[in-house]
Amino acid sequence: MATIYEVSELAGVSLATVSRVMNKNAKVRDKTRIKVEVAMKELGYRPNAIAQSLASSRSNSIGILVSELHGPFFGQMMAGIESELRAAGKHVIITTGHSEEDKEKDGIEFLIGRSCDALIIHVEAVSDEYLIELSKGKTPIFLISRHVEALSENCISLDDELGGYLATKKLVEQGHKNIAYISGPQFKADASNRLIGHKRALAEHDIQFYEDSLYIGDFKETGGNEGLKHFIDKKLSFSAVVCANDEMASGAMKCAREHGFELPEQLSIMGYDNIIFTNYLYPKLTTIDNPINEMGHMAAKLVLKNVYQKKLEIKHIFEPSLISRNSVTSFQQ
Amino acid sequence: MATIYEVSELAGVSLATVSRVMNKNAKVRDKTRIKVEVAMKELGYRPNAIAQSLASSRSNSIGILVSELHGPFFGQMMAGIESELRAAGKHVIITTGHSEEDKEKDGIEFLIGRSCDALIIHVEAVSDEYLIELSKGKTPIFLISRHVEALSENCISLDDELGGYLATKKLVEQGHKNIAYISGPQFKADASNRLIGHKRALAEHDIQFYEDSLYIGDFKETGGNEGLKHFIDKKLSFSAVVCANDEMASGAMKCAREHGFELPEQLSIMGYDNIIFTNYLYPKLTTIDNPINEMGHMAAKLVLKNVYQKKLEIKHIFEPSLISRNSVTSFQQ
DNA sequence: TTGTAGGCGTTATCAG
DNA sequence: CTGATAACGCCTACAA
Repeated sequence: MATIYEVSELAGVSLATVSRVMNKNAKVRDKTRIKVEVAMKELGYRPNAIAQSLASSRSNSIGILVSELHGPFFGQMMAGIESELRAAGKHVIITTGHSEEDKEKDGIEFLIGRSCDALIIHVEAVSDEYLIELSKGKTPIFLISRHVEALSENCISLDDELGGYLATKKLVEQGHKNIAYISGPQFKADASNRLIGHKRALAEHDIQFYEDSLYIGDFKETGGNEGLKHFIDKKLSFSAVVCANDEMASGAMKCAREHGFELPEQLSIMGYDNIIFTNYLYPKLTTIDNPINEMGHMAAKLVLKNVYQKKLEIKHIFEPSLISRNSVTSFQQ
Repeated sequence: MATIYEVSELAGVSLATVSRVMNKNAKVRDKTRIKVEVAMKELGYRPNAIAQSLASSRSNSIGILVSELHGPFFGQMMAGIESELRAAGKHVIITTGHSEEDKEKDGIEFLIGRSCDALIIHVEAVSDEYLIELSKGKTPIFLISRHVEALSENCISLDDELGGYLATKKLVEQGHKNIAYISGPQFKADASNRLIGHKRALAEHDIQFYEDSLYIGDFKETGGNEGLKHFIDKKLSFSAVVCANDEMASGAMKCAREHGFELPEQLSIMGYDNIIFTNYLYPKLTTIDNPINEMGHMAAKLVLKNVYQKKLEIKHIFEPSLISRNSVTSFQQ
């Protein structure tokens, strides 16, 4: 690979000049610029990004940490971030945390070690304190889908309490009184906030919340499956179930059908996230829209604004909304 | 951030010694090693990966190029690659090509510019010749889900012709004779190979292939939707449709239901890929299993073997298999 | 086993 | 506007 040095020699100028034409900022006489550009073309020169980073201590790349690489939720999130950033000429370096504290920390350190200009992270296992400490470091950190009060300027999050509220409210308004709830792991903030919203909706309508109608799932299809099976085995009486995410809802739906439920007549099912395939389930899933793709875009804009001085409007908190489809119907005696 | 220089000073040894204890290869007396390790701990030292890369021209990171970040197919693929590589202490840098020639080339150059030790790429728009030329470069290139004869040692691919054959064979065996086919874009090798397999199965059973029963979709839900609608509008008579991937199958399924078809009694639908949510469709989708997650693992092993000298067994060509579920039934008059 | 010194490809600070 | 020259943080012969 040709180096800047060979280019300078061929063009008959100094290293510094070549560097200047690459970075377009400093003034260079047109005539010399052209000499250099011709030389670059002739040698098929491509700057070495690693060397640039080392010398300038900035990499034009931002690190992304997600829990998993698969799954529709993270897919949409990454896609949102990447397309926004790419349009701005930045690149992403993606790694995973698997919702485990050690791995999340490990991933963050890896990203910082690669001298990313900033990090956009989706972390679930790590504590608020750790994040606050981290934010004192040199690398700017931005959180997506998590709200930490002390860092609120660096967060893009969803009002999950509201989402949980809307989900259950809809069911109550349809006449349901016995509503089961399949939650996500409680250490995850989104899961616990959704549950809080659920309880608020119940309370507001004078419906008692029972621990027996709560199952803690894993946010995966299996969790929905097991949750519904749990309720059935316990002979719980319920006409509706809200699942804290769509994957669990699809698991619950499958389990319900296997147990002979007519859907939605004998059981209303509410999801959460509005991931792409909910529209292809049968019946189509009624769910809460989680605009994670837009949030990804916004997180990227936040980086562009704070790290690269672009002028952009930032919205820190997104509001979920109800998507009415066919998996919820009014309570039928 | 502390540098190797500060560590060496604190430990009272030279730069080189510190470097040695980091890289664990050269011999260092236990006593000195411990001095160094203590110093590193005290300073919270973390090596600067960028500087390491520049000096050693190797980065312990491999570049991954996928078409899209979202979508179940790429999710499974990335997850497979990443978990294998991470277990070996390597990291991935992911970027996208969006199935467009320019962007694919751009992504590849970005990755090479970041001095990745190797690339695992899923490219669709770029030509075989380009790839062959690319492989002469310094950075080892490995292809996933694409077979280029001249580069077969560097490919991990699926026998798509066989998959297409199996799909249609199943339908024929169930008594179907009028089989519509919704293909993917023909410039994509997997799409065209699947179609070839389809034709072979037909020919083998003396069934004529008609251009009218072929629709070229986009590999997305919309393509399936539009494809089925196209056939219906054209008043094509058919009892089964094979879709070249599951996303189109789900689109076709939705469209069919909207047009009043009883599934699967009035229309059998065959998918391809066996992506995760096919199991949650109703009826559950009969499809061809594409072991893309395993292929991701294998691609990673190929890198580990060829670039990092691990001893591993490599399987270059994977075979698809039929997954019988409920969306296909025997032909009913 | 340990230390010295040159180099990896750029950027950035000074002079000129 | 352009050219030396010193970083950037680490690796790696080569010496000792």
